[in-house]
Amino acid sequence: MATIRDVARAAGVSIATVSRVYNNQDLVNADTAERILKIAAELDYWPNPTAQSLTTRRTRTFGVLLPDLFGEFYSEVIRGIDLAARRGGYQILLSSSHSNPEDVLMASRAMLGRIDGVIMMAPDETSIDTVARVRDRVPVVLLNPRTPVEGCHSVAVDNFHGAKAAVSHLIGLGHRDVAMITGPEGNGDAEDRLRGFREALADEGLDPDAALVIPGDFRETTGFGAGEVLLGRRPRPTAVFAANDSTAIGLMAALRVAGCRVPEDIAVVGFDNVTIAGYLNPALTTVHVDACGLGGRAVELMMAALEAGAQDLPRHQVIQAVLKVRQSCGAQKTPALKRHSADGPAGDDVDIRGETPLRSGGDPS
Amino acid sequence: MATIRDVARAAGVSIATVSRVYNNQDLVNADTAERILKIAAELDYWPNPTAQSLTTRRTRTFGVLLPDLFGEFYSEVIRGIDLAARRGGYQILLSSSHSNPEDVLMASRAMLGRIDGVIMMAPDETSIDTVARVRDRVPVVLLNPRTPVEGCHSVAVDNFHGAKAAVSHLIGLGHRDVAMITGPEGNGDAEDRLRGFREALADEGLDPDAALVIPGDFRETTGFGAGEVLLGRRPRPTAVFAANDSTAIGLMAALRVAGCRVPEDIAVVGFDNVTIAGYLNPALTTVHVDACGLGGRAVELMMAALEAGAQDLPRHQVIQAVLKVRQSCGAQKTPALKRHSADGPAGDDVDIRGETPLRSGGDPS
DNA sequence: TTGTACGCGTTATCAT
DNA sequence: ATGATAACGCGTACAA
Repeated sequence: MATIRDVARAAGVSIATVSRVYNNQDLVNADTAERILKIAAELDYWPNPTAQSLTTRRTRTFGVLLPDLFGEFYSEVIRGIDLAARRGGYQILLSSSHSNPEDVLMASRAMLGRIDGVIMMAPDETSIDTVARVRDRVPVVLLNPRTPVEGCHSVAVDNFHGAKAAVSHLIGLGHRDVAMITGPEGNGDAEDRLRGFREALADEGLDPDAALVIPGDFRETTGFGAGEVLLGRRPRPTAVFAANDSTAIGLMAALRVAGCRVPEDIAVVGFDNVTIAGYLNPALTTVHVDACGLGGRAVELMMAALEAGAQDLPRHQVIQAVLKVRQSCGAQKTPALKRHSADGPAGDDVDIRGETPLRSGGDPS
Repeated sequence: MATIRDVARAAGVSIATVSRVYNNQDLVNADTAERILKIAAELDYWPNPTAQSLTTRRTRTFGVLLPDLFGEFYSEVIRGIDLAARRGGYQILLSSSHSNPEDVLMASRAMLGRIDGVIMMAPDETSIDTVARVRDRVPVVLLNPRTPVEGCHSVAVDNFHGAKAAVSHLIGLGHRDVAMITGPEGNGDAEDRLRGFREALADEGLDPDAALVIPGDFRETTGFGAGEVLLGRRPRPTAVFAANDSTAIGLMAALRVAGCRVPEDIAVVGFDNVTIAGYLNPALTTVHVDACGLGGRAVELMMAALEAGAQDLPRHQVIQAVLKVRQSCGAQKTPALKRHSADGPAGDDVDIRGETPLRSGGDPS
């Protein structure tokens, strides 16, 4: 409750001097500074950030707008943002679960004035217009934008090539009838993964239009349902590319219930590389996405933008999605062709869990 | 960039009138109000929340302090907080990954002045002192506090009884040699679950001190390592209670690698009921924790506290943790005793995924 | 090195 | 119903 005035009075100085102690420490006599600091501590004085922001026009806070918070992906993104933000001395104002453009606009509005910038993953139908409105006021960093917005920075996961690598790998193993379970309709990430799927097929001379594509929504339960659909299909695909790991997990459960073995009867590949992927039975082959790094990069771009001020020009970064081969895709079905080497470093190990086990060296992945 | 003054000038009224339009709509002439609103829209004026807070002394924001963001539990807590906060018209200032009391104090300090209250899950060694410092300024709601702090509200998951129910269930199935893999040392939740484990054993006439207790840290990799330790033990326990689902998942992977069947050779029970628990092979018996609800409750307490103001007296809520029986614990090993019914409604179905599958009715749990 | 005084954008109090 | 003006707590020219 103590204000700068209380401290000034108690120390017998002006508020300007107290203020200087906190801002330009060197502009004030060392002794006085020390005395003031001591008195401030006694009074449990702490500068009021709200008042500071009013004059400095900086909040050292940025807003984070997410469409959802469900699942490991989003939580990792936030973790990355939080970590990087704190390192840079910034706070984060979080708001999620925005399913439509109005939500996004309202949430941004509520934030405007308390933040120096916004990091947002816009729900897919969000109009460029809405985003532009926000961008006119503060720097905006877009996460996985489906379409770039002029004047906005962006960080995106390379869903397309990640998906393509996964499907190419399946084809390289000899599969000719590969199905896909998609993500939610209208979701940009999901669409890019579908595009990667189709292009991988086309590149191998297979017909994308002939491939079985089952609609999904990124959730386990849908993967499970898709599994049932898949099993009724004749001829039955020998491999499935799931739009994300949750879907793959649901799918594998359905296959297991039906007595269908993975990867012997059907190969499965997911996307995301969630923490438990390596602990599943069979361990899940998937495409690793560094969600935490995605958030961290966004923060770095934001801080750079804040630093640059007016003469700041938009930067766009892409985060690679790397295939992580485990057991669920099985091994070669036919003798190796030149295809095999084409996978390149895709199969390389991405160390997900940076720590060694507490008591033992075991790790199944 | 337009301020209240710009709008006032353009509308030919005083700033007081403009202000009233946004606060006491009814105190101003309907026509003028409409005119002002129109001009405000043209100027893209939006009240500056920072300035508002300075005079009103309310920010409509509360701080959320979490020790970590890793894993589904925390992300669900945040989701619950976010949902409830937005419903109440509040914003949330998030800060996590605080491993020690100094971190917590610093983070709170940085928040003070921008928030109306703090919801925090203090890392375990955090001194009551630190929390009290914050509480002296703003209402505090503690999440799963290991010890209650005077003057603070709290919401806690009943880890103790949840754990006890899980272990009692195992004993009821005929297991006499039950091991446990604990959570991180010093973690309150983990300790309560250990206490529940021990009391369940004692209640059944088994010796808690004779039971195998392997240290863990809530992560898959440790569960995996613990599995290896467990398998070397003679006599080998016939059941294991893992302090959380991640640990159980790591454990099951280790058992699988070693050719040990679950539940036939070793029964496994986890804690948390993460989304994928029902999709594992075998489906994981675990204790359901409504993390999202935990966060929501905290917000409700906070809003009530804010409402009550000075004459606000601390409330403490407990959230039940309910046993969710699936396959990993197996069925009865010996003929049913009276124990069986003692599980009561614990085995009742807690519907985790509130939605029905998109295309098909399947669900493995 | 320190003090004075203004401004940040708003709400609230008192007039009118 | 509306206007003038003093807070709110702080940073910062400018002056001393």
